[in-house]
Amino acid sequence: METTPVSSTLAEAAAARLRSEIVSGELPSGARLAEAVVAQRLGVSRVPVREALVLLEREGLVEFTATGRACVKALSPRDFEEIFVLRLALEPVAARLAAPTLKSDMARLEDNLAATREARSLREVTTLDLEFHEIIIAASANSRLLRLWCSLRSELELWLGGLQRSKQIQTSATQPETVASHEEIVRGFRTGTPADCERLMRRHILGWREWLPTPEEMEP
Amino acid sequence: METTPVSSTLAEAAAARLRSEIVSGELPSGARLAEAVVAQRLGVSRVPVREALVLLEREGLVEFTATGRACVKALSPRDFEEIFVLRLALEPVAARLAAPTLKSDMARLEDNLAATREARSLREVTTLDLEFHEIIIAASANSRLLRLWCSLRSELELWLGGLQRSKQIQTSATQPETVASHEEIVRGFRTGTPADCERLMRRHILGWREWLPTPEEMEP
DNA sequence: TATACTGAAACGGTATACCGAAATGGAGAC
DNA sequence: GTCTCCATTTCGGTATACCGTTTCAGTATA
Repeated sequence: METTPVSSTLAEAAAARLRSEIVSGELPSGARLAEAVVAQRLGVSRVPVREALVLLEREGLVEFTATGRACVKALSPRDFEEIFVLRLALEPVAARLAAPTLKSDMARLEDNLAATREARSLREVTTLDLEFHEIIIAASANSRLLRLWCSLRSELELWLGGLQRSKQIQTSATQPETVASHEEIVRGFRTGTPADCERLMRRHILGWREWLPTPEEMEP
Repeated sequence: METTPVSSTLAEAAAARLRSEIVSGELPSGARLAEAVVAQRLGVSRVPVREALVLLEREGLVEFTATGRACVKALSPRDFEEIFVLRLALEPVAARLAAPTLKSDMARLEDNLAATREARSLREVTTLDLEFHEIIIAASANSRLLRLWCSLRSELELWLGGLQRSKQIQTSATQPETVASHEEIVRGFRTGTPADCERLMRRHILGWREWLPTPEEMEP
């Protein structure tokens, strides 16, 4: 859950740094990522950079041209829809599987909810929202699902970051909705059945999809 | 769908070859994959081998020890359950999304079904079954889903290969079941609604889970 | 002015070399 | 005989070097 900036290998460190620069918008969509340039900027050689780029490509943040050139991926509304479909298919199931585990240990979920109530910036709300979902997915105890989520989360951060920068969503609208919806889900874990949790998560994600615009274009 | 043994880069070629050796059982679970050894065997240097190993790790066929040593992953019944959960969550949705597309172009699906009817070996049935599912997933037009499937498929091939080698499933039992179930699904695409297809696929995967044993142990 | 050509620079793919850490096997002590 | 410890070897992480290809700018030509 932690952002683990600590990495044993230079490649992971480079990937972490590039990931952060991409989702934060420092590296805008479409930016070229020449191995030598990135290597020099990060103060390492090309090999770990190369590995980092491969990692980020699998994560969906980087894409390679036909000739092997890497650049920051530009997410389209179509990409967003793909991610939405996967979330809708997976997260309700994750909630159901996580229900027994979470019922007996809701501390992290409640901490997250409390923090979300007091969040003041859109950035905070977004981060806490993603963490909320990650807690549930991690509790579903499916390593493949968690790995997939980490990839989707990066792409979501990239997408949502773009929306924020272009001022297409506001804190005032999303924060109360998020809190209310999360409260409902926490209540579900506390008093409901696994099937209830599944239903609530499904509704939550469908609702989340509704709040968000799907602009035909967004600029960094 | 094709096994694309052609690769532009040595790393991909090495990954393809290693993948084939792993799922075929030539490289048994737990086998050490020392970079230098693999590199010499494949006639390339360590760099592409290294990249191939990272790729295969993401694919779930290779795992790294804490000290960075690579070895062929040993799938456990627990891993199999994780894969099952993901298939059950994703493939019915894929079938629903693929329904409109497939209704107007069922050639590949029917070819596959015909081939499955005439399959004689368990290996053939397994391969055709996985291809059947891949056709549907590809038709759902979700690139992330397809990528995930490719990874799950590799792991399934590894798992099923292990079962075959230890003679824990027989052609006689699985082939008629597979054909019948696939026929039903094809009928669903032809005459049913997308929701019907989703239901049928869900039943198919639940049934598939039932046929298979989940041994506590299997040996290469 | 627009377009085709050409040569230099940039870039990615790969091989090799070096280094530090980890694993392994054998010698010595108990 | 067994356990421990140390030295040798193996191995992975990283940097650097080389080569073929792709880009791109500058120039010449229609």
